[in-house]
Amino acid sequence: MSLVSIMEKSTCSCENCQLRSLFFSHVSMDELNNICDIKIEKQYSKGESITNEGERIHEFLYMKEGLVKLSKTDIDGKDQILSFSKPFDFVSLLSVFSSDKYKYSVTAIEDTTVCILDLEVVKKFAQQNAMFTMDLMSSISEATDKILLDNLAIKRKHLKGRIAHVLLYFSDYIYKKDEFELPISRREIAEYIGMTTENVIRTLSEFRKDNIIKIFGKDILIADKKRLRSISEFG
Amino acid sequence: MSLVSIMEKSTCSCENCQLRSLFFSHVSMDELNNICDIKIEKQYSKGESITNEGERIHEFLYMKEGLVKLSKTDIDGKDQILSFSKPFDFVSLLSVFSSDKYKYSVTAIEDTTVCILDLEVVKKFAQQNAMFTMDLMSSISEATDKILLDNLAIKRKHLKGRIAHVLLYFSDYIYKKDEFELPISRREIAEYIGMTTENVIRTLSEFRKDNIIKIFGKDILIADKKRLRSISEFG
DNA sequence: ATTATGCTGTGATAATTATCATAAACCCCT
DNA sequence: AGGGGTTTATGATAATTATCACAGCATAAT
Repeated sequence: MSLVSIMEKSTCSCENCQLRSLFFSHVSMDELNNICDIKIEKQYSKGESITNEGERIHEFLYMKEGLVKLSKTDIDGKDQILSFSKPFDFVSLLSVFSSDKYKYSVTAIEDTTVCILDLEVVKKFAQQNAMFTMDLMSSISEATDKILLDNLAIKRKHLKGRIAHVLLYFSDYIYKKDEFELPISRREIAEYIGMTTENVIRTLSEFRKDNIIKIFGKDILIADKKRLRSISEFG
Repeated sequence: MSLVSIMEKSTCSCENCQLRSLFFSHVSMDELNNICDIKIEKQYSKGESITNEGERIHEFLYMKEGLVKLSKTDIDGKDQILSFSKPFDFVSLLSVFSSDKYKYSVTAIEDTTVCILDLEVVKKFAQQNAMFTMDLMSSISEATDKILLDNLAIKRKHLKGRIAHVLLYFSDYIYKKDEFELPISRREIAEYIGMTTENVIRTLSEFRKDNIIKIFGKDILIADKKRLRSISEFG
């Protein structure tokens, strides 16, 4: 490795980060460098826990890369999945400014890179830079709205429509491909749509028998998207 | 009416407003007076529409008094109720900073008083006063979190548990009494919990037959709260 | 007053979903 | 390579919820 590349690694590269536009667009270069100097980038492998419900919030974090799930465990130990998030759909921020404890757990469902800032530093910064705070608020608001709308959409559908919804979500929104590897188990789909694991499996099998999808374990190929969309809307 | 009381009416009274603490605690007296001078207080009768899904957002509004429902109409014209809000549980703010159009409708389900500020003025103000913006963000975040948590709680319950949940919500959280007038119809309960109107009615009748509640039209008396709580948790 | 409309209420039946049981396939661990 | 656990899978049956049908009642509109 050349000296140059070592130096590049040790200096901050935030100015080129695609996420800059999200809430750093009204932050000056100097300020950005200050933030950058204290940020830590952390990698999580698929399956690893990023934050845990109930834990104290010390950090402000945002996703740079990857895919995560937001979930909550009820008294019986059963999990409910609130949403999935990719970069630009925010994560940690939900309760960050209204609670001192995480109300949801965040878990990587694909290898994920997270940028970590000390929460107190961010808060102090936010108190001094209103434009930054407004951008942050817009992001939070948009992300939360997305979750609420998605939950409403799922709520008004039956089992088949919900499964179709989830498949289309990953196909259209996350992977932008008709063939993809499901990043979650059938049980997690169930936890997300509020139905039982057996019925998720059964419905997927049914879609397979009807030649709407092909299944190879976790690999899904959507063969008849038109039909799947119609099921998602009316089924 | 004496001259004094007329003057009191014509001058701003925001400094005594109980909502001041919400997001005006870091606003100076001078600034507050400026805001106060431009604010309009508006009354809505039970049933009146406050904002409509799809309409352009021109105003920043917050509830001073009353009770409202947040709802969304789907393609078939069927309504879904997202949440109910009283003062301190925010309302208009949800999409205000991330969209130029309302994503939900807000309707008074009890006589409601709303304070209205021009959105551009509030935005400009927010850009200059970071502490105000942070307080605002906390409020939005808290209110939205409440909605998400409530929706999750409902999602994991069956019909009876959901009805019990709604009754306890109004009894414990809104009216803080065991006897109250339901501010919404059976159909609206159904729209909120995602079940049919018939089943809502049937379940209420069942609760009545089991001496858990008494029903006089819209008036509900919770006779056995312990039992209702147990149904809400486990039923 | 009178129709119209919507809300409340109940029953019978159909559709949907959950539960329980069982088994093969897969992954992890040592 | 061989348990031990989890995931996927399928079937039978039970429980839950929706749909349809109908009726009384209240309220609003004309």
